[in-house]
Amino acid sequence: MAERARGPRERMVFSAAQLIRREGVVSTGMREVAVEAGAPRGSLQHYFPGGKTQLVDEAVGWAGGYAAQRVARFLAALPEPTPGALFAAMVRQWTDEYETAGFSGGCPVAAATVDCAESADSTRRAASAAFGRWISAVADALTGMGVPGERAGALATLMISSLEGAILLARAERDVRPLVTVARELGPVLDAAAGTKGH
Amino acid sequence: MAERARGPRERMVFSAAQLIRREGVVSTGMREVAVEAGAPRGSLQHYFPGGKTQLVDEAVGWAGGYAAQRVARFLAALPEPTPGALFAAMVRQWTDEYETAGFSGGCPVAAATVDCAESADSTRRAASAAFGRWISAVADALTGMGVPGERAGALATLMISSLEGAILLARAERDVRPLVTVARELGPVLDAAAGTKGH
DNA sequence: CCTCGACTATGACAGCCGTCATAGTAGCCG
DNA sequence: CGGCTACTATGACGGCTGTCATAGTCGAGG
Repeated sequence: MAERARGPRERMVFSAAQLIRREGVVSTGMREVAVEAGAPRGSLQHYFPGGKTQLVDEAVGWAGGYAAQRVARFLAALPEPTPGALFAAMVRQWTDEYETAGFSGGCPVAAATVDCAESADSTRRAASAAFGRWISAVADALTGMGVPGERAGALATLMISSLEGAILLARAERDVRPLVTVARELGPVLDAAAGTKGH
Repeated sequence: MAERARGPRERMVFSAAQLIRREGVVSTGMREVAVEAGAPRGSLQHYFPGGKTQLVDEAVGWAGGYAAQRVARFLAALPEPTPGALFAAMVRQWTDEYETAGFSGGCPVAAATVDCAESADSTRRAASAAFGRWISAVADALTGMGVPGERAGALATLMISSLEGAILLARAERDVRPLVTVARELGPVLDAAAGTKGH
């Protein structure tokens, strides 16, 4: 994750997402975000007059865009673009992080859903939109690989559901096993869907 | 979820799990748990001298046992026990809840993982154990259906990963679509694994 | 009756939280 | 220079949190 030294506002959104990944939304304090971003505390109420909710919503939105962008990057980098290979690349991003940086972080959108789905509807909607962008990006990639349109969305949902769940399991177990298992089991299934070009 | 009027201690653990499902671990207060359980506040420090951590850990453990038990029940109730049918039953539990009671609650073990994996190691271990019991229950059911042993564990991990992820998506979207999608896509795959009795 | 243990009751405490109010600085523009 | 805007700085406030300390109730057993 490139730490681009953009404006302080963007840095705060990024830092919020990073902290939410680790501690969850509720445990992440605004003062903490400011410190992490190297930004003055007073800027929080200036850039985010909507308070913590606005900051969290933007962090979730940022994460959704980031995830969608990553899918496009993976797709472009694949030597042989197949659904299984794309999924393997998505999973590998997480196994790589966990093996090199430890199991400290999960998915910020998942954290926002767990912590805010019932208490803050705007955040829930932001999470829904983030998942939506992510799924769309995957679905688009799948259609580009020959998966029929109506099936692509369903497979994209399956891929992201499995990935999110495996991230959860891996973080609880502190072991990448669930991630590699899911990739290994689902890969051939996904490729078959592209091969038959129909169900 | 039968509200058995057991001892106050058990009621508090149950209420804690219920509240964690909705609000997450951090947002769930101890006073709130006592009120929900109809138990006196003073009993908290008596029954749970380990504080909130102990209460949360026990709630997570309870949830793990509950999930494992549900798998056994589903298995016994299936007219034709196949992996796909078991998975469909597991998913249906959630679609039923969401359609009749709204999208207010998620999986308490997932919530504990998101909120505590980094901050409270004992809770992380409790979540890992809960997932482990759940996965074992599913894997045992699969082997009983003719899935080879080494494959059963992998498929059980895939099933629970997909289910957890779909729960997350469904709660964010306030729509059961991800749940039914996952069940529909994964069902035939799981049945095929049982049919071929090998990969 | 007395005692002892299990359980309940309640108030206090320190700490952190998000938010607000107020004031201050810096820099561009006229 | 004056003035306006963007941004920063800081202290205070009320509310909620988990935890602790202390005292009270109550029933069984000697």
